[in-house]
Amino acid sequence: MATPSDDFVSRVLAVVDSIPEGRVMTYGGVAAALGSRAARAVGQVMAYYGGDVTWWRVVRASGHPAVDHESRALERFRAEGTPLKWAAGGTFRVDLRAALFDPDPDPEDAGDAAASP
DNA sequence: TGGGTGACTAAGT
DNA sequence: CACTTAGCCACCC
Repeated sequence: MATPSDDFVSRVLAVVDSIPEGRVMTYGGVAAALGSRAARAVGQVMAYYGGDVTWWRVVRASGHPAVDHESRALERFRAEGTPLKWAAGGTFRVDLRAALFDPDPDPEDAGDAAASP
């Protein structure tokens, strides 16, 4: 099979694969980890390789999973124990406040804003 | 070489 | 809180 531009694609897959269970990352966050803002390009990679990566651990900046994939993501989130926030009507979204994973957290700065609710 | 698209984001209504 | 508009980047034909 093809060896599509393994530069950008390979890095995206590596970051997604580095997300631990019960945690999620935003498309922009993955792109930022690569030094780019191509959140859309990340989505393209997921669309093509989503069958071999934990795509459900990658969500939008709002905490919603990829459109038309929420049902699949929900099963994974429930199985992985990812913290979710439920809204009336049955719609849900990932609690980024608790589930957002950062591959390179800054030890500096007393960021209690995300540690003391 | 150029143009169009998309599993997105941020800001405004 | 939900929907709409404009902007950006990488990939495909």
